[in-house]
Amino acid sequence: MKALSGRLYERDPSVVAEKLLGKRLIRKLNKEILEGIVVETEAYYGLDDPASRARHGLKNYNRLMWSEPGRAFIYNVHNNWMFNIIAHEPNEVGGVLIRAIEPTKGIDLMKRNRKVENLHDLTNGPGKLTKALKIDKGFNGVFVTSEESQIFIADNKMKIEIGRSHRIGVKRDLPTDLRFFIEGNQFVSKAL
DNA sequence: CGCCAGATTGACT
DNA sequence: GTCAATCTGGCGG
Repeated sequence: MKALSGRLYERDPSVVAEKLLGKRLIRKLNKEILEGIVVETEAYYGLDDPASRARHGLKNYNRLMWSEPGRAFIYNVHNNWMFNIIAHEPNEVGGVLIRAIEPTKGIDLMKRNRKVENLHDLTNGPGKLTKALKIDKGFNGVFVTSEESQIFIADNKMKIEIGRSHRIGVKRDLPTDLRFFIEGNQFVSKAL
């Protein structure tokens, strides 16, 4: 298992959001491995994106949106941690929100972390998966391109069909479809 | 400093 | 379907 390099994230957020589908998200927790397949993502941009954390310009709390592609950007919404990976072309701003994963390893521990038994309810939402994988603000800024980070993305040979839709839960969305998911997968947050 | 909104979730009128 | 919990940061709504 090898973390994918930062080059993957040096592209437009939409391209990265699509490329992350089917990849493995790996979380080392003490001696245990928690792992899942990325099945749903959303792309966020900079000042021109009314739903982006970067929309108000560079602030201390959102400065990671301007930083090196491949870093984690984590922040809180309604008491839930959102896990994003910074992704943009040089001198641009943007990131990708991981909205859902399909659990593959460490499922019992995920169930304990979430305090739920139902497999399909374990990681089918952005706040759910961070709780299952014990990801919080402490990981803000780490590089998911390094296995040392204890959170990283690895490749996966998988044939998938990709679906698109508007972003979920945002007040003001852009006219483009910026949510990507694996068609037919049972672990996406919402069937539309 | 107080109030409000938000890339959500879970419980329930 | 409706709605409140509860954290973080913006802004003076």
